[in-house]
Amino acid sequence: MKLSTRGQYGTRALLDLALHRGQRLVLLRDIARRQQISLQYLEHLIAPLIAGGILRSTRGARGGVSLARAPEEIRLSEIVRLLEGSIAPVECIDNPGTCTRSELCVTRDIWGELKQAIDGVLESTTLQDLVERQKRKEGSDEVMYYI
Amino acid sequence: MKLSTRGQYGTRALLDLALHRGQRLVLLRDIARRQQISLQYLEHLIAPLIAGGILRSTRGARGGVSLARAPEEIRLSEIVRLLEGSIAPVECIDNPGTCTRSELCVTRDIWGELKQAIDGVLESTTLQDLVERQKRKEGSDEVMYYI
DNA sequence: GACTTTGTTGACCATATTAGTCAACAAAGG
DNA sequence: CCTTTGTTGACTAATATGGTCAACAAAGTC
Repeated sequence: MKLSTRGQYGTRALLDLALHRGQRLVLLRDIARRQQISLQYLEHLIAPLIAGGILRSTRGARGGVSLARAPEEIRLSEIVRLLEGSIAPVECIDNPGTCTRSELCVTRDIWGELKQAIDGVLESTTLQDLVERQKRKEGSDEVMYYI
Repeated sequence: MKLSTRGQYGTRALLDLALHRGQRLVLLRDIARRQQISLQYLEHLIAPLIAGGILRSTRGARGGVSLARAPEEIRLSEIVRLLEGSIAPVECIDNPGTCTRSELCVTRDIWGELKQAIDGVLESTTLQDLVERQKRKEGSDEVMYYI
């Protein structure tokens, strides 16, 4: 039940991008540096996000990437689905045909509920939520300093 | 975010065992046959369950395995933890030290919430719950037949 | 038009994990 | 003893993971 680095890094990269929304275009190189991800690996994570309509990019000098939509409109469920594939914990949730016992299988029902629970969290969290949490966290740090 | 066959098969095997609680000992061979799991693979899944105190076994002729506790006392969270290891979707939830950014990382916070959601389902479901679901399901099937 | 910068894509690779199998062994009963 | 059943460790094929390398494409810059 692990998230791979694709989902982790991809989410971090998009949050980074959401936090730098003032600038027109952000360089992959800068995201990679700030998020401590190898540039060449990040490039491969970017591709499905562009294909999925979450990111926009411009090549060449003064190029870069930016969010294709407002952070409020980008849900974690979408990011994870694009980078990791289905969220279902077992194959037979999405494709009942892969297992002959699907219909009467109660363990399958439970894995379905597990998927619902996971989906509930990922579906209800947007990039903007992460941005606000981040600001709150940094803000409370400052308060700590000044007390 | 996939459950491996270890968790899936192990859960099925234990449910099978809970459904055959009348008998004193159940043969691994029979569980394997009914659940369509290779006996030799099942043997390897059984070992951690015995070590974890969920199963009891007796070797030799007229031997077999049985639940070490009542099905009401066996939670899915325990089964999954024994067979798959930690439930946390990312390493840094269990071991914050593995990532230097743990403290200020908001994506980590979300993965923590994800873990809570997963844990909520697995912790609140016991083998007995599965047994009752199974009986209800087979029961409603019979009704279907007789109508 | 050449050159530089930046993103895009495909090929490749090392390692780890998964999902098993094979075979020797241990204990319990007959 | 012999059979039955669980226990354990070694091994393996296939796949997934987590990258790197290198060629390429497009957009500016001079």
